[in-house]
Amino acid sequence: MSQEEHSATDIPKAYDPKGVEQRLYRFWMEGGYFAPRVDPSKKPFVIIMPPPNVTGELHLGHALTATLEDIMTRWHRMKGDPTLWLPGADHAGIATQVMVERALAREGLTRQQLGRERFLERVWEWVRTYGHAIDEQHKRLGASCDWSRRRFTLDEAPSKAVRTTFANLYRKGLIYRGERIINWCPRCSTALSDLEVEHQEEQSFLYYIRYPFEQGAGYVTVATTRPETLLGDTAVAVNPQDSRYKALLGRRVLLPVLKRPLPVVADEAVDPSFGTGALKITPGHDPVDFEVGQRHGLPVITAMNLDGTMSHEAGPYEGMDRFLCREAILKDLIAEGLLEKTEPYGHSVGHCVRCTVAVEPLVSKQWFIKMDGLAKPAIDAVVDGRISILPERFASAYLSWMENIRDWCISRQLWWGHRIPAWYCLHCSGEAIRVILAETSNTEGVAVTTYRALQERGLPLGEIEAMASHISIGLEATPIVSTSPPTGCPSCGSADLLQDPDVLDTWFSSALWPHSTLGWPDDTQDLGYFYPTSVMETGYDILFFWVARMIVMGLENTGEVPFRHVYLHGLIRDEHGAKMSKTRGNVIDPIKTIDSYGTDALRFALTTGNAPGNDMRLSEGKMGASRNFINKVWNAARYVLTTLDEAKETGDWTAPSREHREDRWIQSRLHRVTGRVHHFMEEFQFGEAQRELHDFFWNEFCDWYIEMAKIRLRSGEEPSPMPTLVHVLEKTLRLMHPFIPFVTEEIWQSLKARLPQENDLPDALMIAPYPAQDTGALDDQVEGEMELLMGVVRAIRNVRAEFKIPPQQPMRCLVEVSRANASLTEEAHVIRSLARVEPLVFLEEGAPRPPADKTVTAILPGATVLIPLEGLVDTAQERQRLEQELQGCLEHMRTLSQRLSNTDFTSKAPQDVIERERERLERLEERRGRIQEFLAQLGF
RNA sequence: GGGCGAUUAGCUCAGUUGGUUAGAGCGCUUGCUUUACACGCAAGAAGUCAGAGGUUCGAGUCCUCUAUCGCCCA
Repeated sequence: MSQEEHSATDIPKAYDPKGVEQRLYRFWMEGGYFAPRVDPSKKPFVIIMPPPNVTGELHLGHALTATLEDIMTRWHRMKGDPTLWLPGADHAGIATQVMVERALAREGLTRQQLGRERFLERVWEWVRTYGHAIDEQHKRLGASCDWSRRRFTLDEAPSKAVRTTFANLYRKGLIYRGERIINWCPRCSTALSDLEVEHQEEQSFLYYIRYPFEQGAGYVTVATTRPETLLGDTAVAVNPQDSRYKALLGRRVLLPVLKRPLPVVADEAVDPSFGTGALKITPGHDPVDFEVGQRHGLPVITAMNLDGTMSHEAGPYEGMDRFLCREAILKDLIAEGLLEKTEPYGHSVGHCVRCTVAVEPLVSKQWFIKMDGLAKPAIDAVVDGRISILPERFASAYLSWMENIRDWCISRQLWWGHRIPAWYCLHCSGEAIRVILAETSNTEGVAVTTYRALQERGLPLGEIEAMASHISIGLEATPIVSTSPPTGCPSCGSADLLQDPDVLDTWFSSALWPHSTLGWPDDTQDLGYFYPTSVMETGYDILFFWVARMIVMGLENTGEVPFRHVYLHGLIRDEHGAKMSKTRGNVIDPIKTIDSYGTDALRFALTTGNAPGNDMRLSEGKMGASRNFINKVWNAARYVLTTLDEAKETGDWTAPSREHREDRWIQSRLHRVTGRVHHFMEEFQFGEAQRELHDFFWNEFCDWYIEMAKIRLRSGEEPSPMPTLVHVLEKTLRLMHPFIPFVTEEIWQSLKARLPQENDLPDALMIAPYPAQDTGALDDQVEGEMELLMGVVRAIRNVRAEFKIPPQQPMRCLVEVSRANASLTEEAHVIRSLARVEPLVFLEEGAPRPPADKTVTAILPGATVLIPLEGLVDTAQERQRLEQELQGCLEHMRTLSQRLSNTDFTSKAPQDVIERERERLERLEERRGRIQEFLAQLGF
């Protein structure tokens, strides 16, 4: 770093982050400080960054994550731990694919027109162009992560981890293909896992529909919220205990509109109190009905296409959109006199978490992971404490989710992602591979054919894929699962293999992230040294999506937990408590915030005054307050630096003397705070740690120590406060650096340039050792002495303000002080200066006082301040004030003496508490005595 | 339906083994160009810690119930 000219006028009055941040980030990068220094003898500190979406823009959630992780990372690095913070990005299957599809749409293209390969080229092109935007934004935040180890989920190494995991689990029988009812997003045109469905309460209707008996007059009425699904009905069910319907069992009813005969079955799952107690059963379109159907061997009819239109099973409604079909069916039911009634009904409807379209439960062939066996070790790891979850309350949420876990649908009908490493032999399984032809493929009205049929027409694989809008692989096909493309079919040797068209859920690769980023399945040096990692820090909203699955897969793949601590932060809301969203227009852009307030201010605002796991509101006001604090730090440093320039000499600032009372005091306070900061950091209470530092810096160092140092410097009094000024500033910069790295580094560099070179300081604050508490510096006595001094100054200032004495006008002041507190007399010049009193006279106990009716009195613990204010004193008012004080004092004494005379208290409370209460009562008694004396002097 | 969280000064929030007369920032009132800082200084006002009950020598903190708001799971 170039040494800059430094004179008072060169340091701007206000901190300007713009001129500082990017320069310092470059300086840190060039220093190579972000990469860990591997030392086999030391235990490393490791955080793997939750990978943001490559398509993503940095939002406040990312900013909070990055700030918290950077705080931990910088703290551990300064503590001397080999520290790795590994960044990365996630390919975000649906989100990215949708984004590129949207770009294609502007050119009038669809991905089907482009074909799989060319489409993927387009996505990669997009990723290469824009995929690093979020990295650059993380750099603006000061993130000290090791960019040389950055990983992308689709990089070769993590992809290999995905294929290996899939193959291992398949081999163990933990991954299977099945035809089950899944959540289908008609807009994204893919299956979703249960977690990707968001339930919303909707006001809708319950429709009562009559199903006539097949034979004889009469009907049974069923209630449903989704009349359009009746087209897929294959039964009507009632509860076997329901006496109303006993006679119905064994009869058949006719499905309205389609006139299909349906059996009436009895099933325990039917709730007799819902609607009429008779339910229509639609196994193809409802998860509960699907299970009922399985129990009774009912056929599954899929009345809907994958795009949300009605299928050929819907008869006259074929091709109609599902919601329009509902209207049409209701109309027809009314016409036939089969709609008995309609009542308003609130129920929850699943929506796609990505695109908010209502999901459709559909029966479909998908890949699943069998979770119950895998969940057990993941439950144990949290129960036995190998993994701790903070705040603790989330551990119970984790456990109850894990204990009731359901199989995970991992296949997605997308192109962008990790393609499933399963192949099918066209020779052995060609009959099972059905090709749904695209409308454009000109196949003379044929919509579905088999792969074998097309092959027999002499079409090559690539061409068939291009013709297909969808390839459906029957469950009878035998998958060949392999981590690399197989060369031939293991049973027939044919090289004609078709890879499964689906890709894996993005969260599948995310689940491997803590070990796949470090090189697993290869036995790399990084994996051996950095795994298991130390902390997983992320928002509580992805505890199940991600954290839980990482624990499962980490244990399955490596036999070890992926991390020791899970630290979950809350969500950031706007100042009214609303979630930030683009549609609401209340999104705060972190980069814009950095532009106007500075990175340090944003970081401070995000992480101060907030408890772990709690949601927080962010407002302009909070950001402004943080900026003010940063500026305060800047200006205190500005003062120290300019006086350092003038002083020419620093003295021994590394180990300053504690000869002077003020120096002894601030050093004691510094180490008190240092201890507390350590404690809070270890407990992940970053907000509290920062509050300690904020309060110490502003309320003690700035408001008192610097102000007192000015007096000494002006008078030339020895010893000079310079060494302590520099020492405390330097230590505080170190303490604050993990939180507000830019301003502290900038000041520290200027400070370093002014200090003698022989001190052998490191090149950067960010690699300087974090201060440790020196208990030898703690000094209760001096802290008490300074309390008294500050109390006296405050009391005098208060009198001045109350009586509206102009600040410049000197006041006479007498201070009566007990012999035990005689040290106060040595601070006379400080009181004179800070309270602007002249002359200041100390009275010994018992010495004659000025006339009480012409004096204002402030009675403090340890001292009494008397300010003669001839002509200004209203004795009645003075009396009232003293009376009030006396009342407060007596009341407090009452509670204390009651407590102390209670034998339960004295026998059960700890000794130090009793002792403290006793001393407190003594002090109050003494104080009461003084108040009464003054009242007596006023003639009462 | 089950679970979790919040409820503390006008506003936003701290308060982690129960132990001073409960703290901060913003806002408010009053005064101030005190040569580090008006993004500041000094002084001040402001709280039945949601309500009710309980445990305890002692409860903002632990337990039970209630109310309001929010979240998660089904």
